[in-house]
Amino acid sequence: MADDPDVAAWRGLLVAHSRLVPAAEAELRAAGQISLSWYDVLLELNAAPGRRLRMSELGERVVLSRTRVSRVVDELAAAGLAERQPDETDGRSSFAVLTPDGRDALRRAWPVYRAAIRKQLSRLTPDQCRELATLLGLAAGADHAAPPRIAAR
Amino acid sequence: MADDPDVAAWRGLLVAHSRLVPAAEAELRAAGQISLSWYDVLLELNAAPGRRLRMSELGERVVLSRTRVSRVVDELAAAGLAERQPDETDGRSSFAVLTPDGRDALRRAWPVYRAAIRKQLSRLTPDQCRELATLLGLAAGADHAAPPRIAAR
DNA sequence: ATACTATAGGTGCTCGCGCACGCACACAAG
DNA sequence: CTTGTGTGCGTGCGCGAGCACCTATAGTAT
Repeated sequence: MADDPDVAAWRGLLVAHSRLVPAAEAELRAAGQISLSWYDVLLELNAAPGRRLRMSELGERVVLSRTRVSRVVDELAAAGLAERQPDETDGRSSFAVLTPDGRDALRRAWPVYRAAIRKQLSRLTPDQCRELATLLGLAAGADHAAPPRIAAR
Repeated sequence: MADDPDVAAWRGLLVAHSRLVPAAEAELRAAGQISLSWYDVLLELNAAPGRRLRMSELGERVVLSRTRVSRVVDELAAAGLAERQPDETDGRSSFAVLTPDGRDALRRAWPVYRAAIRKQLSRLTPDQCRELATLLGLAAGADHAAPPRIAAR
């Protein structure tokens, strides 16, 4: 009843996520580093041209909802790791910009995060990781890319 | 900086989970079926001998925390899909038992859930699903099996 | 210029979730 | 029988997450 390939893969996804992600999160916390959500946002900002991104762009790239992004940026701003910058050409829009402190935090967190990832995936060889990444990327692929709210448009 | 196999697999896991799982959940909801949490619990109960399980056993098998299990069973009981049964040989312990209505709900939800899973994983061939299941199972494997609270024992 | 629609973003509220704690009971030792 | 320790569960509380709603501005047609 429940051992079709799809179902097995599905349960694997659920179980792996529920075990690995909290474990990694706990390691970051234990090391006194920033949370995964913060990290994700800072990372995208750092990778963006000018180290800044509009809120909506940020929301699309990060694993968080737009709502959550707005609040995380608030928190980051309060912590001095990012700041809001109004878009002068579009009054509705505003940017989140990475501050130097934000880059520092990112740099400090990276080795810890990296180590946590390695540890969580230590049962897999690099080749298996590559394979896994490919399959997951494929599964989450293109047309799923942005059905954020409604199925049809 | 971020294209090591581990990291790619990690981000794949995060992204795939954040896209696929809410989508499936939404499909269940749209079809007027029970939630994923409820489904998981009912499924384990159904598979258990006597269609009943101690709360702690349930907590280990399901993707939910023990705390959450306790509350989900409350909800299921309120909905008539399960009931609590005191363990007569151990006054501390109690069972959650599947009711006939619970089995019905499970049977009704299964085709929908199944279809949702298929749809979410439709970009993968059966072989790829098998491969994915293997890798995820391996990654979440044995020694991660139960570090629920404390690392060392 | 005016009015209408679409889009970017923020916020109140609710709900899901788990930790920390407390209670009841089992079990072992004296 | 009494006392101490470990274990199974339930629950108060706080936190994170998202939906619905609202405001402000841009873009467009008349």
